Amino acid sequence: MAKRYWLMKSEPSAYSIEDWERDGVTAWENIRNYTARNSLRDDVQVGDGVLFYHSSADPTGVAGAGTVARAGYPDGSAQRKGDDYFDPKASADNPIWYAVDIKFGERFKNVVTLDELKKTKGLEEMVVTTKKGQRLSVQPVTPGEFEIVMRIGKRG
DNA sequence: GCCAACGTTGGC
DNA sequence: GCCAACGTTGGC
Repeated sequence: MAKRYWLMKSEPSAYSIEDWERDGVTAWENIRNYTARNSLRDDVQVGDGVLFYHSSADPTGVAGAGTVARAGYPDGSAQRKGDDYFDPKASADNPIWYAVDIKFGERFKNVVTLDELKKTKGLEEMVVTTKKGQRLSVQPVTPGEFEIVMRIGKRG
């Protein structure tokens, strides 16, 4: 399978790029959306590129990047009674929800803001800049889009 | 299976 | 806090 690229969103008040930098590898869990779940379960593979996006932040945008360290596995939080993300329908036989592990790569000196993404040529079709699908917490990114965002991020 | 009501996300 | 854009739920 060719390497793919993803954009994963987090509210920095819940989990920020600083947290990721400190943790190195973190479990990307608590995703409770079927479209995103399907990506995590079926498509995200070890070595894939990850753009880390801060939502509901100031500024909002891509804060850094990394790679997938572990492909989809059952999200334990769905099966833990009392967990905020507990789902009574989830079980060992039928986990329903999936997680992946992601490995920190770099933190951009300056966040590549959503505003900048929208203005950048070549990113017109990037999911996060379009109305359709913009809310998805795990989004596919094309190799070209990934490269452009990385270039802007490295430029600082 | 349709569709209205309701809930959530997230930019602004 | 508002609201657009969905996703989910549940009555029928």
